[in-house]
Amino acid sequence: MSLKHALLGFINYGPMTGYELKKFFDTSVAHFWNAELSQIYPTLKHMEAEGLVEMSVDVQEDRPNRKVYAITDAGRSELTDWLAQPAEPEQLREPLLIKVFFGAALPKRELIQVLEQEVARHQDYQANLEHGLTMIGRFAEAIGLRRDALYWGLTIDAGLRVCRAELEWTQAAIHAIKGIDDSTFNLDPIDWQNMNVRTATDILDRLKATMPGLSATTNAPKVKEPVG
Amino acid sequence: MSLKHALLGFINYGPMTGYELKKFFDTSVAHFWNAELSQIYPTLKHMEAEGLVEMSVDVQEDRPNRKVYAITDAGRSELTDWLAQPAEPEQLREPLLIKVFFGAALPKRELIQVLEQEVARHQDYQANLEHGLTMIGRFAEAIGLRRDALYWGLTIDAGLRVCRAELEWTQAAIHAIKGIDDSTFNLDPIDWQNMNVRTATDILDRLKATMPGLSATTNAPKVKEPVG
DNA sequence: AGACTCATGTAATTCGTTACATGATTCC
DNA sequence: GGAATCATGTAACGAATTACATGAGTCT
Repeated sequence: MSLKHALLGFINYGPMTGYELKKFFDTSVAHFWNAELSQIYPTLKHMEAEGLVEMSVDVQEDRPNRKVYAITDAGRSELTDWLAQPAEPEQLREPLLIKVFFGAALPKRELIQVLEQEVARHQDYQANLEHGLTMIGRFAEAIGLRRDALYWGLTIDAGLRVCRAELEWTQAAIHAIKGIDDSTFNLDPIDWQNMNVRTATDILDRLKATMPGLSATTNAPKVKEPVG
Repeated sequence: MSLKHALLGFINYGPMTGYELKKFFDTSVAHFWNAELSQIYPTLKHMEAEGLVEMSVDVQEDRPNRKVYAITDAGRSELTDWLAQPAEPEQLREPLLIKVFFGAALPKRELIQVLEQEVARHQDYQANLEHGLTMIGRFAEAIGLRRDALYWGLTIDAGLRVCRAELEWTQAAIHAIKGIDDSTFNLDPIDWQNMNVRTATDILDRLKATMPGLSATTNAPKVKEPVG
């Protein structure tokens, strides 16, 4: 769980309520992190129990009371320790790529339709990010934290570069798929009965035989660490 | 849950066991999808109950029996229906970017160290993907599915482009951070007491006032759909 | 009148990982 | 002799989403 650390990062700017934290998430890191209130509230409670933050009730009339969380010394060192550690690799699970991977099971035009929707989504998203990048300067002026603004800008730049790369890939993929001469391939479901390969085990065996270095493509192997 | 659909995609090539499915995952889509056996087995059972696959026991001596799953007509149409639907946007949760976002809380060189580790990781990963791309041709020849190989290659190309974009960003970010003239910024923890902004609510209010279009940067607004 | 903001939460459920359990066989 | 392969799972835990619940005030 590193929602904890993201929350700490914000609370480190100053005392806040869960409700406010949600807003900061949505207005600043929405492009690479999402958090629901129903997850934020219990996490804050848990962090309080751990001694990373301190809660004080801000009594209000006409409105529900606010629970304001402030960072403690323990929280600050937890935050900086975590920041200095190497980043956990984000886990990737990309439904779009799975669809393309199995794209041969689908008529060409249907797959292309899926990809074209993706182009539209990415163009919107790119426009949003570009807008955000021009905003961030003003943002920083409003708050008076220019050093922080540089770092914020970098995260938007990261989003932009990846978004552009994905957009270019999607367009190239559409082009490549359109370029396939269907006549040289069969569009029907694969006829396993008449193929020279019949079982999954056969395929895996052939892969092993023809591609000795295959495992290099897979995830990093687990290396035993010497104990003691 | 779309592990189900990824499994269906593989079973659509031919009947397989859970154990074999795991191997296919690891040797082909490992760069954008991971699946554990402990998740695959129950999911297969569930799919059988849904009628998407049929199980038959392959009795063996000396080894545990194999449970071979074959796709049904219902399974095939479930798969193609899913493939033709627009892709669910992958949700992003990138610990590295959170670290950069809060980078101002850390001494410059420590943040740069984190980024440099990221460069190394990406270079390894890029090499793996490039290797995979050259392999895929042979892969396809071994199985005799050239049309499928095109799609498989596209997914690796996607990984490569994104990986390169991230790598370039990381290097640019290191450069940018190194270029900061520290003397113009304070490196100490932010002194909120002496700043003209004190509370989170103040910041949010200022943001609203100075940046009316801010919401455009946030996640797609939920659009009410007219009910029927 | 209806929707949105403020402000808190709980409960149910899904999705996924890690750890645990078993046991013969085969490769180095 | 030790590790890896083959082949199945269960149990416990963690992370996160969705739905449910409340209720006054404000904006259109």
